[in-house]
Parts: sequence; structure tokens; C-alpha cells
Amino acid sequence: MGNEKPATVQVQSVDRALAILDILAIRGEAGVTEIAAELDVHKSTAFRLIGALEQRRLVEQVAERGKYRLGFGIVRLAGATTARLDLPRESQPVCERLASELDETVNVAVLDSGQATNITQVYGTAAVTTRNWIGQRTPLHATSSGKVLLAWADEDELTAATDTLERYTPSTITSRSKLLSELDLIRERGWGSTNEELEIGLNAIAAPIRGGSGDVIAAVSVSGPAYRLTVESFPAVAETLRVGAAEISSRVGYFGEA
Amino acid sequence: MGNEKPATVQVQSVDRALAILDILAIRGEAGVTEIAAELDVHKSTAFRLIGALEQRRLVEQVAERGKYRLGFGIVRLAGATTARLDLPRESQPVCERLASELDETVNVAVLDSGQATNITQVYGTAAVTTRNWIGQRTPLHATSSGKVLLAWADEDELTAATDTLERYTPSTITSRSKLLSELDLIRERGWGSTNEELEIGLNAIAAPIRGGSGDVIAAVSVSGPAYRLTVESFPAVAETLRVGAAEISSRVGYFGEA
DNA sequence: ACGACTTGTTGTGTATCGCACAACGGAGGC
DNA sequence: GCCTCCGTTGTGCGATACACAACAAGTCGT
Repeated sequence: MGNEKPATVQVQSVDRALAILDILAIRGEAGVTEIAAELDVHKSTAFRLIGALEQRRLVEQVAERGKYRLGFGIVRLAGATTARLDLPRESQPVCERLASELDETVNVAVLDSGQATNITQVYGTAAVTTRNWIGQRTPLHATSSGKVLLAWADEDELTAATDTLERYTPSTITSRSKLLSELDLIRERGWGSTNEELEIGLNAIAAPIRGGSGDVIAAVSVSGPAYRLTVESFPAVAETLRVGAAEISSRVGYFGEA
Repeated sequence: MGNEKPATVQVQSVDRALAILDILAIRGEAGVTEIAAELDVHKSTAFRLIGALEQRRLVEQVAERGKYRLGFGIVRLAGATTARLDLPRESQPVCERLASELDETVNVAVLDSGQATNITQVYGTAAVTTRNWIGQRTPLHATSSGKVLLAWADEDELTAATDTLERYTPSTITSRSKLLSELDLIRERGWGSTNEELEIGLNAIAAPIRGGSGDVIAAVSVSGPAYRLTVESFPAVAETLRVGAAEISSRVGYFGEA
């Protein structure tokens, strides 16, 4: 955790405390000794840091002298953020309808420091489904949401994201020029897709969600196994998705042309 | 901000950083100098602390060299919390229906370190309405939600909350024995109310929301001006609210008797 | 029932790091 | 063009975060 040197000067103890939040987000719950090991600090250090988070209710103890988990202070802070929190809330019912209609997993993701972060997820009814993506970050060039977010990203974000393109499957796009062509196509037709580019057997389609100012602020996607979500079905599924994306956009304040 | 001595030893810089999150939650956005003044630290100190939060995406800068606001890292952490995040999400549609049906502001609040914290709010249609409570904390003894949460609180929470009872209006209950009697009545009939106890002209009614284990985890309330939400209307409104509370309870996993 | 082990928690001295200070660059207003 | 204010940066120093030692409590095996 501490082996990567941050780009900017930062406050070590604050960074450690925030790392604890990430650890608890990933693990659900964890004890002092576990967290100390993960942070590579003494357990008394971890204990004090957890105490500081506990004081502000960002962390709470599950049981007396037991494990810790994220506290309601996180939700309280999230509740106080700007309308961007509306996105998970407003997209939820639309995602439920899309999941029901398309019978596959539906996600909403936002661009967050060089990766796509999933904030909403609704499963289809099939037993064979995708895993839980919420809170997880996925590479931009190898996901349908990521490509859509890149298609409307600013120059800096695009440059940073196309610096190195990691290959995940034989189908992953690792050529910058090929990726840029694909982004042109996405902007033109209004949707993006991946065909076994992140994972063998996994396909996905995504459409842009716009904010009040018309900028693309998120992407809604549907994903599923390639044998169900076939390439031939992409245009039809994309059309349904674009309707849903337009509805989410209007719910968060975008009333322009969709 | 730093004038109250915390009950437990804590990490000063971590506490300051978390205080910044609270400042940004309250103000929406703030600059370095503003935050420094609020924390009573040098602006370079504030700048470093903000930088540490920015590194972890809990804070982001609105514009280059400009003000800061809470970042998407908060939502990502919130998205990773346990089912308790479901409460805002699951209560939203029920609150919308209740607001439509009762035509007053509907809130959901949880007990959070000696106060009621509002996590969901839906307005009625009237032009005369209440202000936004989300993320804000209200005193337990002077709000309907607070009383309901107290009625089912454990002994420690109850003792702490009834230590000093601040008077907000001539009607505020400031007698501990009188408050305890009121809590008995609330448990008996299943709802609580305030009649101009927090603010002149403001009335409210609340009902308990139960979690999977049957414990009371939140309260749903309706509030409005006293001339509309009259004391005579309380029992009927309370009944509607209890139905809504039961529905929210079942949505978050409570299937016992309601 | 008891001993061993592990974990959470606490007191404390010290070295590291958070801090304020001084200074700079940029933006905005006059 | 100058002044003011704010965000940002480099740096020395003392306050605080840290590890260490130790203790209390819970769990498990015998």
C-alpha cells in the first residue's frame, strides 16, 4: 500500500487514515491487527488512526473490542455532496427497468481519476451473471463504459488514459490510434461496446449520460456472457440503452437533445 | 472547531482533514483560505491536508487554482458500505409516495452520536415548506424523529441524550422525567410527534423503521407548518406514516410484525 | 480449570513529520 | 500598472505521530 510514491507531497497520517477507509470499503470489516498489517504500521498506530476516524463516525466498531467497519458518517457525507449523488439514486429505477427489459446486468459508471468507477448496479434474472462491480474501478480502454467516458473526455484525461494500454485478452485494443478511431465511432453513433476485450466471454454495451450542462458525466452499460449478448444484438440493445441513458440524463437535469 | 477537547486521544492531522470533509459537506464548496480560517490553521497547512484528501479523491478542485468540493471518492466509499446504505435508496420511493399523499416534507433520520441525522428528504408540493435537512443533525429531544429514535435507544444513548435538554421554544421539553414519559407513550402507540418544540410554527410526526434484526434503525417523519399539520390531524397522519415505515422496514429486511 | 496465544488497548519517550513562516506566481479589481 | 488576495511551494523546527513495552480480555486446546 505504501510502496507507491505519491505524485504530490501529502500528509502521511491522513493518507494512512484514508487508506483505512479504502481497506474497510474493500473488506467490509477488519480488525486492528489486520489493518496494521495492510498499512505496514504498528498496531497501536493503526488503533489511533482508527480512533480518529471513529471520532468522526466514518468508522465504527462492530462489537466491543472487535472488528471495525465503515460508519454512517460516510453516508452522511455522501448525502451532503452535490447533485452528483443524485446520479446513483436517479439511475437506480431506470437501471432496474433496463435490467428487467434486457435481462442482463446493468451498471452506471463515472470517470474517476483515469478509471471508470461503478456506482449503480442491477442484475438480470439469469443465474449466469457478472460479478458485483459497485465501487470497483475498471480500465477505460477495455470496458464499454470506459470507452464512452473517454469518447467525451477532455484532452488531458484522454492523453493520460492512453499512455499505456494494458492487454487483458487477445481482443483488447492496445493501439492508441485504433482506440481513437473507436472513440470517433462512439461519438458518431452514440454508443460503445466491448467484445471480449476485458475478459474472455464477457461482452458489454454502453451509452453516455449527460448532466445539466450537457457534458457527459457518466455511462450506463449492460454486460453479459458473449453467448447471450452477441455482437449481432448490439445495435438493438444499444437503442434500448440510449433511451434509458436519455431518461437518466433528464432525471439529473439534462433537457437538451438526446 | 478545535476548542472542544475530544473524549479520546486522536490524531490531530487526521481529525483536521476529516473536519475539512465536514466543512465541505456543509458549505458545498470552499477555498483554502476559508477552510484554514475555519480550522484555525495556516493556509499552507490546510492546503496540504486538502492535498491529502484530493489524492484519495475524497475532495476535488472545482476549477484550477479555485475552490474545493467533496469528491466522488465519498460516493465510492458510500457505495461500498454495507446494506445500511440501502436505507436511503430503499426509503426514497416510499418517502416520495408519502410526500405526495400527505403533501408535506418527509424525512428519514438515523441516530448518529447523540443526534438525529437526516439521510432522505422529499418535499411536498406547497410553496411554504421546510428547509433542506439532509446531512444535518437535529436534537433528539426536540424533534419527532429524535424522540422515536430515543424511544428505542439503548440505556447509554438515552442517558447521554438526556444529560442536558436545551430549550428551543417555550414548548420544548426540558424535563427529563417528562421526556421519559413521552418516550413511554411513543413506544406504546408506535409514533412520536413535536408540536412547535424545535421551532415556532413547525410540527412533525415520526414512526420507527426497523432493520433485519427488528431493532429500530431509523425514523421516518413528516413535517410542516403548524397551521397545516394541526395536532388534530396527528393520529391520521401517523397511521399513514406507520404504513410507510412498515414498508421501508420490509425493504431493508424486516419481516416481523409491524 | 488453566495455560497459551492472539487481539485490542494504553502509557510513554523520541525521532519524524506536520506545521507555520516566508515567499512567489497568478488572477481580479481599481 | 499597481495593489490585494488567494493558491501554492520550499524549508527549518518543535510538536505530535509513532513504535515499543506492557496490560487486559477473549478464545482455544488440553
